[in-house]
Amino acid sequence: MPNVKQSKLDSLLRAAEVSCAENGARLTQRRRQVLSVLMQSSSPLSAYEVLDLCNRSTTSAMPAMSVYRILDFLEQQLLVHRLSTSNKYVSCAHIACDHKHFQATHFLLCEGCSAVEEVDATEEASEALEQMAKTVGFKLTTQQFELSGICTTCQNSASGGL
Amino acid sequence: MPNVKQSKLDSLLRAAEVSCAENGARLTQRRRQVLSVLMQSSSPLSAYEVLDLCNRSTTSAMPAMSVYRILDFLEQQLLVHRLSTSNKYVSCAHIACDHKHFQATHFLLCEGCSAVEEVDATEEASEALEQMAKTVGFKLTTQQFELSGICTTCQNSASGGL
DNA sequence: GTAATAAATGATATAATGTATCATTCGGAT
DNA sequence: ATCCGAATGATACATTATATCATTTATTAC
Repeated sequence: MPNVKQSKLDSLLRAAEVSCAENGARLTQRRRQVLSVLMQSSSPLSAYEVLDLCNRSTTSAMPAMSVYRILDFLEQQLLVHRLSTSNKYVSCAHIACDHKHFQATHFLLCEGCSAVEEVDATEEASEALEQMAKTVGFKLTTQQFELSGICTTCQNSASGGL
Repeated sequence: MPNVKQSKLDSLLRAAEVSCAENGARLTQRRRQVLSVLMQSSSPLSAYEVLDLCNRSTTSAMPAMSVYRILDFLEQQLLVHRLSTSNKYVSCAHIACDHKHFQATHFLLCEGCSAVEEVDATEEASEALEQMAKTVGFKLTTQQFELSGICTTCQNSASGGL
């Protein structure tokens, strides 16, 4: 179930390539393959899920080691995000636009269909969390939050995303 | 580095025992041992860290399987919480008091010393998060949040908790 | 173009973590 | 004491992740 059309995928990959170049890095074939798999997935994937999908489409088998290395690389490039609650990966929602990760990012994870929404923190939310932490003397540093819930589609379909 | 005094530990364990009994469950020796290890730790522990600590103190070795089973049990009894970002466990901060987990719970994780503060969500925070989710049609279900930051002690010691 | 260098990948082994399954023991009820 | 179910022990195995070194690929200098 591809999440994006082919034309969209191509332009995303091109944008990713440019983004890498700007950082003096290269989007190699392997890296492109991994990123492409994540872009086409409607839900976060574990390293081994990525691996399986990669090895389904090509003849030359990719070693697990490479997937881990490449996921690390793509994460550093901010092309993919790692969800620490599930230890899975999603491609960044802002690859093609000029969005910068200034605010904290919230990932909304649908318990029905596993879809992910990547949204910027609102002022109110950041304020409220900061304030709450302050009551016990904590100074927050988190820039990434992962929240579970039910997406619009699944709320309406009652079946929970089947 | 025990987090609690012996007398305090004893009373916590007794409270846990009562709590289990109220649910028709038993706090066996093994379960008590695991819970005790977590109560004495100043930071969250992974399943295998718990295992190692258990096997350090006793002669009869505990199998890994038991630790997983017991952690599941203790979590169901709300005596310990599982931190999904790190996949580690902490003993509940409210075992001895009559606190109920009505509000969502926030765990503040210190990046310096790994200490954890367990606090109830404020109205403001819950509101703000809910509101934020609503903008993309999400209905939140999360009752547990994990935030990183720096605790008071580490803010003052600059060394980061060493 | 070619050699030298660094980056990326391949390949293999192994560590760490988590689960499935069945046997055994322990506690409480009859 | 006997029965029954809960809890634990024990073993095997599945999954996930990392360490290490060899090989290939790309880039730079010449």
